[in-house]
Amino acid sequence: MRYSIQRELVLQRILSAKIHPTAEWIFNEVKKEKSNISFGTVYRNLTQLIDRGLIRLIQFNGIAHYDGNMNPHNHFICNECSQIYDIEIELEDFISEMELKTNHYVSSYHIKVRGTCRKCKVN
Amino acid sequence: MRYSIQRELVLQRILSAKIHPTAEWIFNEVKKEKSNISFGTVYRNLTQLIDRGLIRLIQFNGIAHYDGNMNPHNHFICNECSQIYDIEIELEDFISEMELKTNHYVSSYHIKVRGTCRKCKVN
DNA sequence: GTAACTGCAAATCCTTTGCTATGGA
DNA sequence: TCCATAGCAAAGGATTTGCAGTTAC
Repeated sequence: MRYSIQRELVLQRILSAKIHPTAEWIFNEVKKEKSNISFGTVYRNLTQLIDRGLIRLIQFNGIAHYDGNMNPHNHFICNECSQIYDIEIELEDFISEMELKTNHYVSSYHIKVRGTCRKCKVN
Repeated sequence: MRYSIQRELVLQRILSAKIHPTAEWIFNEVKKEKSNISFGTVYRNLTQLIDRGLIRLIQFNGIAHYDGNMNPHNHFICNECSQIYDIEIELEDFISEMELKTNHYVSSYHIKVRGTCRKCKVN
């Protein structure tokens, strides 16, 4: 894989983002520093970064978000403000039990929790 | 809500399906009995059935699947054959604990487990 | 030099919507 | 009758792809 400033910028923006950004958000951010970047380039680089294991894809309501936090974790999405929060739930025991019961081999799992976040609960 | 044979057929096919079908699968199945049904009608009816709580929407890899089993349950998807299995995992305790820790209010959750299913493990 | 990468624009895929016609109550 | 629903086809939004030019190594 050859170096490119476009890929570098895409990765940087994801890693420094405080949100779980969409391709569109990333595109607009990178555009600030490299005004002629195209959506094609953003998507191609996102795919490569996922394949290299540097970022992770999570889908919410059918649209793709990208996550630079590669530690195993799960997600909470607020029904009011749509903000996505990382959550830690350890489920190894449940998953092992499920493997035994079903006889499937489990390689990964992901929990999406929905509700009202602490900020929106107050308002 | 007024009766329509199209909605009836859409619901029947989902309820009797052994898979978690996509809109396209449902469309093709209903077409066998009502050859002039359109995609617009299928999608409009799917939305209504979801709103009425008769079926459930689950997204895999960004595409919509529909599930007629309204008992709370989760899903396993096989990386080899893409078949989706229902799985039972009770996580109430973990979710309650998470609510306390994070101070978010949880309305629902869904776990997607990935791996190799028992059939594909053999081959 | 050359293969990976880019920007651009067109294509593709899934889903939604506008419009006029139909049909259930 | 009248309004929910249908079929059709066009629009929409997100993502992918083909191509010709550019650039890292």
